[in-house]
Amino acid sequence: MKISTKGRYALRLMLDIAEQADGKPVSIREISSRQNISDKYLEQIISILNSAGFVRSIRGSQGGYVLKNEPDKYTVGMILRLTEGTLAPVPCVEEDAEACERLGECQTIVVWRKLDEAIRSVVDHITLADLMENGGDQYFI
Amino acid sequence: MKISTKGRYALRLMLDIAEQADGKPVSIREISSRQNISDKYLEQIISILNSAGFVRSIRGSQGGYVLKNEPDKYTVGMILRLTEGTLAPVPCVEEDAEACERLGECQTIVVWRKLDEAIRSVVDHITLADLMENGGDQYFI
DNA sequence: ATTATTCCTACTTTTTCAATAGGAATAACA
DNA sequence: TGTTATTCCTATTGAAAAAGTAGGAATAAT
Repeated sequence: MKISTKGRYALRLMLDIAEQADGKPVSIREISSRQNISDKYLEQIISILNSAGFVRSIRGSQGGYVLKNEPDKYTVGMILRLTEGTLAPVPCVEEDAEACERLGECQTIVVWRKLDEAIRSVVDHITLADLMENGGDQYFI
Repeated sequence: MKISTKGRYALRLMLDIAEQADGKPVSIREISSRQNISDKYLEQIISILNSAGFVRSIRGSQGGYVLKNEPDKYTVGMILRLTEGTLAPVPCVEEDAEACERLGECQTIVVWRKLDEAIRSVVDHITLADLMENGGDQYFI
């Protein structure tokens, strides 16, 4: 029941890029040294963010990444689901779950549904902007 | 970010025992055939519940397990934490977490704290009694 | 004695996690 | 035009966790 490093790094990655507000692309090198994360691992993670269109890449020298949209357009849930996969606490409450044949007799499903709902209600209501140093309406806290 | 089968089976195990209200001990065999779970695996899981004092075991023929306390004394959280370990979504919000040296600069901690709180508020407020067929105050739904 | 059970420990297999590695393609800049 | 800094792509590795499987000893009812 843990968010993996992949998801956590992705969030830090996005946040780091979001905060370079001067519009200059941010390179993996910069991020990895700022965040103390293996650059080769970050490369893989950002490529996921890139092919999903969350960031735009600029290749070659002086290249790097910039956010595709404004920070308030990215929820924590979007970023975690993209990198981690579903955040459902059990397979049977996943978005596209195949019908469980125990459903009629299942007494625990209510727990998983409530848990799923609780998780959603957190991650889908916090945006990158909320997490930025001087950004976001701080109402969510 | 999944509850493992171990925790899920433990919950079903406890619930199954709770529902044999006639006071007769329930054997692993019975449970495994009723719940369609490997009996050898269940054995291991129930031994955890047993040494934690959640159930009482009766050895020998006609033996089995009974709950130590009333169903409303067991929250889902107690059972999951015992079998799964902590339910904290990241290491740094665990009960006995060693101080993270990034804490001062960490911008994501607020997400994990809120997530942790959301998870707790679900699992710590549902008891076995709530999940039983004719048991529990149904208010929690 | 026989049988049904718990108890205990070790082993195995599969999957996931968390990187690491190496080199090709691209573009800025001197 | 060559050098350098970057992204891009794919494969491999090592460690740990998850999910069981296996075998037999101890215990107690009948």
